[in-house]
Order: sequence, then C-alpha cells, then structure tokens
Amino acid sequence: MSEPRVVSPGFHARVYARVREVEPGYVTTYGDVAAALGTPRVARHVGWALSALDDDSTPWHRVINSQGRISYRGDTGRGELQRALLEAEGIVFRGDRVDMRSCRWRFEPG
DNA sequence: GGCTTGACTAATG
DNA sequence: TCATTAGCCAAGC
Repeated sequence: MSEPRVVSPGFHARVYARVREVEPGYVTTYGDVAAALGTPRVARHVGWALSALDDDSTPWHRVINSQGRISYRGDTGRGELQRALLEAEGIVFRGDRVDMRSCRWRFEPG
C-alpha cells in the first residue's frame, strides 16, 4: 500500500502530523494521539515529542492529558500559555480542567 | 546493547 | 477529588 502516510524517520513526526489534524476549538489527549498512531501505550512519547517541538505550525496546545488537565512544566510558562491559547479558541475550562465532553477531538481511523 | 528519562494512563485507597 | 503505585515503550546517552 503506497499510502501517502508520513513515513518520517522518527516517532515525533507522526505525532505532529496527527496533532495538526486537530482543528481550533477542539482538544485531544496524549493517549488519543498515541492510539491514532496505532500505539496507545506510547502516550508519554507524545508528550515527549511535543516537548521537542519547535514549530509554530503544530497546535501542541490542543493536546492535554486524559484528566482534561494541562501538564504544567514548571518554569517554562507554557502551561499558562496553553490555557490562554485554548481559551482563545473557545475551549471551556472548569476550574483547572477542560470540559472535554464537548471539545474532544475525534481522530479518523487510518 | 543496556540503563535512564518522561508534557501519560489506569487502578487503588 | 487527591495521592500513590505500577506499567508502558521510544529516544538519548
């Protein structure tokens, strides 16, 4: 099958490709991204891949943990930024959590 | 080739 | 709801 899938040299590139599918106003989880890649056990690598992100074209802020919370990385300040970006896109926060009931992105199979 | 790391997850109390 | 524990696996050294 010569599917035009991303056959990148690393796991991260696949993560980025999936994350870019997420549209504004939606959020997804590390586990969902990992599952979309066919490896639901590598949720940690999704986060790790995003930590190495240096690309504004990848909506890393739309990826949060399964509890609907932002993984705060201490002094990076990105946790605050992430919430700000999500709120700017219309994501509803309830306390420190995202209301994923209505904002959770659904990855298409394949 | 093996150990350590990690923006996770699910289960348990 | 929160804290703790165990499992998971690719990347980096």
